[in-house]
Parts: sequence; C-alpha cells; structure tokens
Amino acid sequence: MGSRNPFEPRQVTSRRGGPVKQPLSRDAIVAAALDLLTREGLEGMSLRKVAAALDTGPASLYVYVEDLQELRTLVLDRALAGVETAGTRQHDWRHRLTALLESYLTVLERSPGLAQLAMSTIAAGPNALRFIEALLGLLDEAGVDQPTAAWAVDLINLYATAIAAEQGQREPLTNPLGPLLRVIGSVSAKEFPRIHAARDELLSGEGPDRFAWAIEVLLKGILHTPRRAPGDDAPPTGSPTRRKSRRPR
Amino acid sequence: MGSRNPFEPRQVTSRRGGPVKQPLSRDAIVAAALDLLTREGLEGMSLRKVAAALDTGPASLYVYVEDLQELRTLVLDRALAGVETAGTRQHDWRHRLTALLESYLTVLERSPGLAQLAMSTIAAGPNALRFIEALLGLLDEAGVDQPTAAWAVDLINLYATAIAAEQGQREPLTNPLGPLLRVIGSVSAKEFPRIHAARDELLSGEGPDRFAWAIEVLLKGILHTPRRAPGDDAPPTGSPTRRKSRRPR
DNA sequence: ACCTGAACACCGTTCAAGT
DNA sequence: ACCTGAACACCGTTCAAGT
Repeated sequence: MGSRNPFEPRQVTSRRGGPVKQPLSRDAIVAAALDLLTREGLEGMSLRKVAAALDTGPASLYVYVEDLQELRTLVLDRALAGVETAGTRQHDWRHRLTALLESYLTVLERSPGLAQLAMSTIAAGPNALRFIEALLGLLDEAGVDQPTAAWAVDLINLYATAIAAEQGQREPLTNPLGPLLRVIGSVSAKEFPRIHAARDELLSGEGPDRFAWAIEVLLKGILHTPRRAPGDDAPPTGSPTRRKSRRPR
Repeated sequence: MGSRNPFEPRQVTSRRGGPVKQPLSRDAIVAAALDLLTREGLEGMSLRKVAAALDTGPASLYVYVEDLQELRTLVLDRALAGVETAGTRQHDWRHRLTALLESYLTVLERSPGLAQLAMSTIAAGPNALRFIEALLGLLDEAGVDQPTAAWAVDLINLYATAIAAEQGQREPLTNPLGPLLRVIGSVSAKEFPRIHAARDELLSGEGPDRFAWAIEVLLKGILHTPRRAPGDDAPPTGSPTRRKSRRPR
C-alpha cells in the first residue's frame, strides 16, 4: 500500500489481531518470553514459540540473544523487577524482611517454571542485585555483622528459591500434600518406624506456615551463628577449622 | 547360528564389545540411565540414548517405564542407594548428622545433573525414606520434639538438595567463584553500596566451609524454634497465628 | 507378552541467501 | 545490519505390525 518508512519497519497486523507488529528487539523478545513462561510454563517458553509469538522464525532471535540460556537469564531478571524492595519505614526489620521474602516468593510463584529457572540460572542482573542489596540492609539493621550477613544472604536466597521451585513442581499435581511426602501416609511401621510415627506431623501444615517457621529458624540460627565471635576482630591464627574440607574447588 | 533359547533371549554381543546383551528389564533400564546420567549429565540421559545403550529402540522402553518422568524418579532413588545411613555408634549425633548430610551431598555431586533431578522430582522411593528415617532418628537424639523434627527434616533436606543443585550448575562453568555472585566484584558503589562494601565477603569461602556454617545455622535455629513451646502440650485455642496465610492451598 | 520401525510433533542452533 | 527458509541433529511418545 503506502511506502515503507525505514524507521518503523514492517507495520504489519499481528497474527493475534493485535494492533501492529513491534519491530524485533531484545526487550520485545524477553517480554514475549516472560509472557509465554507465565501462561504456559517453562516447557512453553521455547525459542520457536517465542519467535512464533513475534511473527518470525526462530533464527531471527539469534541477532539479539546469544542462546536459550541467555534468554532465560534475561527473563528471570525481568520477572524479578516485580520484587518489592522499597519497604515501609513503619515496621521493624523483622516485618520488612518477611515482607521482602514473601514478595520474592510471590513473584516466583506467579509464573510457573520461573522458580525452576531461578534454581538453574546465575541471576546477577540488576533486579537480583537490588534484592540482595535490600537483604543486606535488613540484616545490618538486625545487627548481623557483615561477614555473617554475606553468607546469610546466600542461605536465605537459596532457601526461598528452593521452596518456590518445590511448590511450583507440585502445582500441576493433585493435592495440597507435602513435598517428597505423600507415600508417607502408607509407610510400613516395621521398616521405617520413625516416619510412620511422625507421619501426621510430616504431612501437616500449610505452605505459608511452614515457610514462616523456616524463616524464623534461619533468622534465629543466623543471629546465633556469627562467623566470628562477637569480640573477635582478627581472624584466628591457630585456624581451628570447623571441619575438614570435603574437596577443593 | 545355534537355536534360540527363549529363557535367555537374543544373546548378542553388545555394541561396546561387552560380553552379552542383557535382556531388557526395568532394572537394566534404570541402571543404564543412571550410568548415562553420571557420565553425560542430565541432558545426556534421554530415552533415546538409554535405548541405544541397551541396543534397542526408544519405543521398547515403554514396556517397562511409564514415561521419562517415571524413569527419572527411579534413577534418583537408585542413586540414593549410595547414601550412608548406618552411622558409627561412636560419635555424637552432631557428627553423625553432618556425616549423613555429607554422604547425601557426595552422592548428589557424583552424578552431574542428579541434584537438579532431585529438585524437580518427588523422590519417595525406599532410599529416600531410609534417608529421612535416619534424619528423624538423629533429630530425636538431639532432643528435637517430633512436630518440630518433622518440619526440620523437610527444611534440611531441601537445603542440602538445593546446595547440591546450585553447585552442580556451575561445575561446567569457569571458576571456583560464588553462586549468583560473580558480577558482584565489579558492582557500582553508588547503586548498590552494601553489595559493594561486602563484595569480598560475598565471594569468600570454600563450598564446604559455607555448607558447614549453614548446617550449624539450621541446627541452632531448629533447636531454638520449637513449633510448640516446651511445656505446651495442647495447641493453643486462641490460635495466635504466626502471620496471615498468603493463599490457601 | 514383548519388541520394533516408522511416524508425529516437537526441540535448539547454524548457515547460506536475501534485503 | 538485520532477517529468514531450510536444514541438521536431536527430542518424547504413539501405534500398527511383527514375533
């Protein structure tokens, strides 16, 4: 029909009848991928489907994205933009830490497969950094010394991610039952007496209650396990190593 | 050449020049799959490759195995057979708990991709149950009450699995550097002052030291966070719930 | 009952060819 | 420089056909 404007290339009606086809860009690709992930899960976020959603072929994406792994990293950080790190000034650090972690969990649970992706991706984008920065701030407020806080961030982050991944895993399944604990109700008292005896407790508890309990455990443990004893400024010279290293890394 | 004996069907020299081709069986399939997983990682354990290793076509496996997901579950439990749950009588519960977890970790690290598999699989086979039974026993020795121990098992198990999965993830990568922390060395002091200040601490520490510290955190936290206060036999009627539920499950 | 070849509906990635 | 069709080397799963 009209002449082509090179600055707005190929204004074509989209397949889904949307207004206009966006020109390809890294951002558009990541946005489409996150949309697919949210609607169809991790398996649904293939390069071919992302390309199809953008009305192009899979080969076109390689201009903007190294490979699938890089796309996943970008998608994860884009999703983490939804994590609330602001934090109301009103509450104490404990409330705000819980709120921060619940926000993180909510974001991971909103897109099925995102938590799985978070478990298998390095995730050092700006939004992951913002999350870590906020965690460090709250631990500082809590009175945790810096070396301890540094490791604690890792522990908390890993646990929260793992919880989300585990819950995401059993969402498509049947019941609101436990994680690796479902066969447990019918376990033999002879072979596994303790599991049998504790089977009701093993299966009890809503996810959020367990999460809140676990966070309490982590915080209480962190507050009572400084990497250096309170008055111990210099690293000990005798080096009373905790345990023998399992292997060098 | 000779006549075929129906009880030992198809005695054919294996592709790899091994002695004889085993008749197909669930056990042989799982063994071949675990072998592939150990040697080639999670991607290498495809149904087609397992079939090829057994000198047959992929369709043949479906006689013994429901689908890939079931095969993964079986492979995981077979691998967990390597976890040492016996425990020497000599040491205290703390030593034995650490030894148990290190055995679990060692098994998960021996086969690259196994930890990932453990994160995405329910794993309620006999060997997973044996591991849980042992954990419950040690927590009981430690004086942890049963309701607390039940949730603690889940927390410890999830953390250990997640640690292994994270470490397995960066094994094919370059350096002995941190988990989501590598860009962190060059992070802007303006944008992320706390990360910048703590960057050395964030990157410090060998994997085993961090793991030992984390286990100490978990144990100390668990010992100090009973689900019910020590003298509190009945659940409280007023139900002072910890926090509002995020959503029903 | 067990096994299989062939097909189906997918993958990620590459590359020569087009604009 | 950006985009693409076609191909390559894979997937899991199904099914009719063989023994």
